[in-house]
This record gives sequence, structure tokens and C-alpha cells, in this order.
Amino acid sequence: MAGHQLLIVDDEANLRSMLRAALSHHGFEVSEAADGVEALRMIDADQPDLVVLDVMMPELDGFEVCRRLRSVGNRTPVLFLTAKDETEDRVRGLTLGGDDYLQKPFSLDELVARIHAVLRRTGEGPAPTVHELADLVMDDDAHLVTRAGVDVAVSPTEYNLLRYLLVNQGRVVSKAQILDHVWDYDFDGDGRVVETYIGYLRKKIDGTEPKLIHTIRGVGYTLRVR
Amino acid sequence: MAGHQLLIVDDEANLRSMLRAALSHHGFEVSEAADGVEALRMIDADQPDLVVLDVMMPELDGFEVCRRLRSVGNRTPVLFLTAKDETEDRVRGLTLGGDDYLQKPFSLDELVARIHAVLRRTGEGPAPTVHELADLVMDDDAHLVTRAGVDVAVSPTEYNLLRYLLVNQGRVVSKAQILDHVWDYDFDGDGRVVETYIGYLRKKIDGTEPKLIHTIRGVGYTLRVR
DNA sequence: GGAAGCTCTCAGGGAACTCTCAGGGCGAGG
DNA sequence: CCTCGCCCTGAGAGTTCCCTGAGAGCTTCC
Repeated sequence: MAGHQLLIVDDEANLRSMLRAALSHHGFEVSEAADGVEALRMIDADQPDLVVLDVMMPELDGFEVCRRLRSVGNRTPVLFLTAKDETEDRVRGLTLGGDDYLQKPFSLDELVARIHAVLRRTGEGPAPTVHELADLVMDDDAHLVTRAGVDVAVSPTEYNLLRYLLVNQGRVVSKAQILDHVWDYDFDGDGRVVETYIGYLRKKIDGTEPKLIHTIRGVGYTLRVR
Repeated sequence: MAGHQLLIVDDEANLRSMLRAALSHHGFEVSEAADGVEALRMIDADQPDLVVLDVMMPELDGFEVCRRLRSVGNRTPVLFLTAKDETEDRVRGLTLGGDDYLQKPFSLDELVARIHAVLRRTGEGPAPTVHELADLVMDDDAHLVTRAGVDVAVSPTEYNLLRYLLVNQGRVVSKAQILDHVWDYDFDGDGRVVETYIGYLRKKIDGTEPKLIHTIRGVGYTLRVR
């Protein structure tokens, strides 16, 4: 599959280049716009497959950009980035038609997952995102986890951690890597967060044989049979 | 594969030439820069495959160098070298998009392993993470050691020692070399550490024929069949 | 055969790492 | 306002690892 083309719109250059680095690393072609006007111009010119659009911008904010897009019949899917204190209703009302939104701060993996989800919904995408290992199954679409056929209720953080481990099954990931990918990009985790959540997951999904979550002392954790 | 090209950036000449020697010995082409300004110039000129970048430098520190790189769209992967007391958050926020960091003091092999890992992630490289000799197999990704098909649990130090021996299979390595490569570069090992760990490894992976670990009296150790 | 040098093994204290439990803060929903 | 679930922290216990020291075993050379 040729990578989809994304447009990142944010007035903060730092975040923009961070996102560009991360997303192009995930196989996307990425272009940037620093404000709403530039965004509209580039959407028209490049016709990206999806726009990552910051809501809070001077002049033309994200909503307004989206409104103008739709008013001329453009239905390019949009993924809004909103601040934590943004009124959710307002966002929700605008995220119809296949769009979605994500609150800052978010983890990069979360963003990538959302982008894929939106592209899947809007495009004719195949890819039913199911990850599995032995009798552990995880469905990203349904946001569902089952072990040996029975549903397991997990919290958002537990879910993200499990997904990261599952995607990297067979490979050892360090606690630092886990923090990088599962927690917010500006989360300051110097405590025992990862250990704690590994513990939660173990209790919820690893009570039965075979054990899937393994500790590699001094290195990290890994998910595998045996 | 032709060796990748690296750029080492550090203001300390000693460390620089040490790294140059070590890395070029591992098949890399190595160039050096003494400060941030020179680094930016050389990255532009030489277009290295990866930059080993000290964070703590006068004038332009490592972060700033990286930021400037990204701001002009340059996505050369960066491996940061940080002091032990560096605030990890600061580092983490900047190590997105396939970059990585390593805390001083580190062992040379650790550095080489990280470089390979980053190059593997970023480039389209095939990933040679498996080393083997006879029925001894070592998988760096899974951090797994097996002898004759059965898993062997080894501690981090044992693992590093075994990897060093395995990478240098057929060649005799002295105890001094082992100390240099497997232990921290400033570890002062005048005791019987190496002998002890060779002993541990023998007990764990060399209980069966054929014996793989051989003592070359007065010289060092080697890993080979027969 | 004996001495000297090198290597192997074993045991143990201290350090590092991990697990677990309890609890406070916070926000969502009733 | 209250309750509940979720998130994170802190402290302590438990485990494993790392290195050292001492002595025995082995090899080489005299």
C-alpha cells in the first residue's frame, strides 16, 4: 500500500515537526500548514487523504476551516486536535461524517490508531484491525479484548498498553519505550506506573495458562506464548 | 551491505576518537564534529545515515541541533547521548520518530546495538538480530537465548557477554577486551568478574556437547565448535 | 617433583530491580 | 453533592543480580 497523504495544520511549529517526524515514520506522506488560510490553499492544491487539524488557532480556527471546506463540497476527512478544556459538545457536533477528534495531550500511537480508523471508515479500507496472540484477541474497531473467548473489561490506559505489547509481540520493549508510546507525549513518568499497569493487565488477562506477559529483568517486558 | 555512515558530535575529543575507533571497527564510516554548528554543516554536506549526538555541549546543545534539523525538514535519525542526571522527560519528548537515546556511561556494544536498532527501524534494513553458532541461537529482538532448542534464562550481563562472544565467534578475545565491550567504559574491573561470568555461562549453556566456550590460557576466551 | 601463574568455583553481602498493596486526586455520571 | 472508576504515587517486601574474596585445581616451566 502506498502511504496515505496527510496534512498537518497547527500554528505551533514544534508540534508540527514532531508530528511530521512521527507520522512520516509510520509510512504517511506528510505536508504542513501553519494557519487556516494556508491549510485551505494546500487542501485544494494537494488533496490530502486526511487533515489533522488543530482547533485552537489564531484567525481561522479549526472549526471554521472545516466549515468552509464542507461549504464548498469538500469532504476530506478531518481529525481535530482539541485542548483539554475544549467544550466537548461543540467538538462532537462537528465530528459527524466520518471525522474524529483527539484531546491534547495524546500519545502518538493513539493518534496513529485514530488516523487509521478514520481512513478505514471513510476509504474503502479492508483491514479489520484485529491483533491476537494465542487465545488473546483484541479488536481495535470494537475496542474489545477477549481472552479464551470471554470478554475482558479494560480501562483506556490498560487497553493502550496491551495494544502496544500486542503489536510488538515477540519483541522485548523497555519501560522507556512503553512510556513513550503508551502515555501522553508530555507525561512525566518517573514512578512505578508501568509496573502497576502491567500488574493490572496480568490480573485481568493473564490469570490463565499459558502466561503471555513476561518480565525480562533489567530489560523490559514482552508478550509471547511460553 | 556497505557500512552506514555515521556522524559523531561531541565536544570532548577523547570520547570522540574513542567512539570513532570503536564504530569504524564495526564497519561504519565515521566522521566527527566538535560542536553543534560544525555538526549542522557536516550533516548538510555528508548526509550521514545517523547522527550520534551529545546533548551536553556549549553553544548549541544537542536538542537545539536536532530541532534545527527537523525545522528544515531533515529527518536524519539521531541517537542522543545524555548524562545520567539529564531530565528524562526532556529527552523523551524529543526522541520521537525513530530516534533514541543512551545514558552515559554506556558500554560500546550497547551503543552499537542501539545504532543498529535505529537504522533498522528507520531504514528499510532487513534486521540481522539473530546470532548463532551450532545449536546456540540468540535473538536480540526477543532477547532470547536457546541451546539445542530449549530456552535458557540469562541475566543482562550474561546476555551481553554471550553476545560479545557470539559476535566474535572463532576469534579469541582477551579479558581486557571483554571488560571494554561488555562492561561500562569506566568500569574498573580488577577482580575475577569475567572468569565468574564465563563460569555462569558455561553452566547455563555449555552443559551439553559440543562445548562452545573455550579457554585459551594466557590469552582469553573464544566461542567455537570443537 | 615443585613452584609459579593462571583459571575455576563457591559462597555471600550489598545493590538493583520488580511486584504488590493501599490510598489520594481527579473527573464523569447520577 | 455523592459515588464510582480510573490514574498515578509511595512504601515495603521479595527476588534477582552483581561483584568480591578466598581457596582449590590445573598448566607450564624450571
